[in-house]
Amino acid sequence: MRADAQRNRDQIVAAARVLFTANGVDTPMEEIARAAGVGVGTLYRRFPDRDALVNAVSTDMFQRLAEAITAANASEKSAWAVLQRFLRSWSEFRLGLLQDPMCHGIPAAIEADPELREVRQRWLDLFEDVIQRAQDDGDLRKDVGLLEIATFMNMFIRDERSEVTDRILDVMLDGLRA
Amino acid sequence: MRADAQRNRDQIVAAARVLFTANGVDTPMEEIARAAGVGVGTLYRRFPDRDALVNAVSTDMFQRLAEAITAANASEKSAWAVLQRFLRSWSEFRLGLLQDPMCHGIPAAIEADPELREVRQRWLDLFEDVIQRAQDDGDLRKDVGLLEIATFMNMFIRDERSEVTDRILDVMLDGLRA
Amino acid sequence: MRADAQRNRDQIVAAARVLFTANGVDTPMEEIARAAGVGVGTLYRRFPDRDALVNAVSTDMFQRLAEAITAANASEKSAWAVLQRFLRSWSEFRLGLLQDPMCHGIPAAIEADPELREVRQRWLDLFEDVIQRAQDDGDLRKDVGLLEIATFMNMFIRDERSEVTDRILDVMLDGLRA
Amino acid sequence: MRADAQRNRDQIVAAARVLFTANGVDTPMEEIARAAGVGVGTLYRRFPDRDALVNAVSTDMFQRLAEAITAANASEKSAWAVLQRFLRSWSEFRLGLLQDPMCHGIPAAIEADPELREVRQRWLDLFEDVIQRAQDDGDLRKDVGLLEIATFMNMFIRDERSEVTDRILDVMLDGLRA
DNA sequence: AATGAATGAGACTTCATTCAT
DNA sequence: TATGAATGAAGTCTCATTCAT
Repeated sequence: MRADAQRNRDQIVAAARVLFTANGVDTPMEEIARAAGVGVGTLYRRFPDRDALVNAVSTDMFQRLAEAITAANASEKSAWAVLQRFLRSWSEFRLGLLQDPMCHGIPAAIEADPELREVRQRWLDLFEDVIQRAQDDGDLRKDVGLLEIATFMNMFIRDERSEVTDRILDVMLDGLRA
Repeated sequence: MRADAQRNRDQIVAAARVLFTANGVDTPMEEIARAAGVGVGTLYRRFPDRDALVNAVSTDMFQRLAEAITAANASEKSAWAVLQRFLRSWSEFRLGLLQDPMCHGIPAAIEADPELREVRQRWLDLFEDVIQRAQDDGDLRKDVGLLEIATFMNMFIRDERSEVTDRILDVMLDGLRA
Repeated sequence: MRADAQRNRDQIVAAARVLFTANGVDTPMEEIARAAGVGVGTLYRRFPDRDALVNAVSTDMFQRLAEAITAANASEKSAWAVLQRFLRSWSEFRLGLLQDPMCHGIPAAIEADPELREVRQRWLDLFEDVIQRAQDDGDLRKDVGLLEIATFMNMFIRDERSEVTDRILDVMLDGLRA
Repeated sequence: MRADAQRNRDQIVAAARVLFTANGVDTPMEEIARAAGVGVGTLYRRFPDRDALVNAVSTDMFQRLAEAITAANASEKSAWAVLQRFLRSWSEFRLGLLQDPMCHGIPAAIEADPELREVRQRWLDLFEDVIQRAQDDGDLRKDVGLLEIATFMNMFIRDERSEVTDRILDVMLDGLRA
């Protein structure tokens, strides 16, 4: 891919990530294009329809989440500390998982996009591992799992970040403690 | 207001509540009218624009929430038990507070609609009272307040109800415990 | 249907018939709406998409063709005379059969629209009957049938009418003579 | 012109001829470029706009038609036999004369393109000559001329070739007989 | 007062054409 | 020179809102 095309692609995904998180996946394509500094046509050349763009943003997000866990694994000792740090990173990133692609079954969109599927799976594996270890250590309550935590984060992330939401995350972490 | 007009109004609000909660506040007006068994014209006669309808649904919801607290107050002994029951009722009602009308400041829409303002205030007073009492009893942690709890419920309510979401509410309640 | 709605519907179909015949079935919907003196929205309320409009125009055309045969049957003695008169009427009406709906198999669109299907069948029956009789009388050559004649008329009709096209029809009629 | 440039040009015209005949002159330029194995840029370097490409394809077609007459002249004895053979060749070539460039007056496009004009004129002369001779021989009816025959072929050619269309051509030839 | 028809602005998408690489 | 990326105008369709019946 040509250098300028790649740069445009990146700008489009970045703009879409911000706008999708802020205003929902229904944000007008024209607005996304404008925010990315390109014409609509360019956007559509790269992403044939809205779903393709949503998938690209999701892929990007899963990648960032996987990186966040990896980073936390490297710097924290206990699994519980990793989990805490990861969830706080997640909160800071405002990485809303569009259309709940991981919580409520596996939609066709994910099946159809191998790259999305793979990066999502990599993140799930890392996440599952942390949860398992934290439960084995007796730090994380045993009646919750990836599904509960991810679902919570997903609803949580949709609100603007504020002191209030930070406190909610604290409460949730206390509740999760075994 | 004539009896049939009142019946129409009620049906419209009921239909809107269901559809707003299920499909978001962007649900086409025509669809709401159809679900209510009336023509669009009738809907617009009653509610000059979408905001007016949203306000009416919000008013209805605040009323139900106030009733839920009142009922819990009547049947539970401790404030903490009232709070628990109330939050579970809220979860059962799926009463999403559209457009966060109560959590993030006081939007102009609420100011402009005296009835909405009043019923919202009545509910806030009841809620604040329960929280205060639960904290006085030493049952509810002191670093959270109405804002945190309502914000959480509001994000929480947007997801379909399921075993997973029920468990999330449990975790949150444990986290809230002093 | 309300009187004004019916009038609009008729105007839309009439405008579409003219424009489809002149400029093809790709004529912009907006242009059709303008020619009919209505807004695009009205057009789309009546006909959910282009195909629906094409079907309506086709239905209208088949109806007119059936009437033309019926009229010719009433005023002419021999089947051959009926055929001649019918083909000349067809030429005068400029009733292009959009998308060849009757010549090349039976497209799904026709199957899916009972009214279109029925009116088309009625016309086919009348037409087949004339052809059969003309052949029995020894006036029409036996190596052609409805398919050939309709296919010819269909390609023929797409051109503007002129002295040249009139002469072409004469030649074809001579060629059809047994 | 460099050899590879010439090869590109030829491939583009060939691809356009096929696609124009199959899908109409509205075929997307990108599709034509792809079929020709070049980029759109190359296509536009050779042909500044769609009209230029249409003209080039038309030129190519007139050339082929002229060759077809010349070949028929060489192998058939009577002018009528030449005419028959030529019309059947035309039918086999599927050489639709795009945009009726020769039948309905002389559009500006032809005037503006000397090469197109010349090759078209050469073909017209050959064609006119055959017609004249066939009429002189008493084989071709005298109330038709080049205009009628070309117009017919032009409408005829737009349909897919099939047994049905072959039969239509037979009928027309019989009709043309004096 | 109720209905549903009409309007037109705006969102989505395609593609002819231009232009940077 | 060849490529294919970018642009934006134009067409399709939807829906909030108004208004005739």
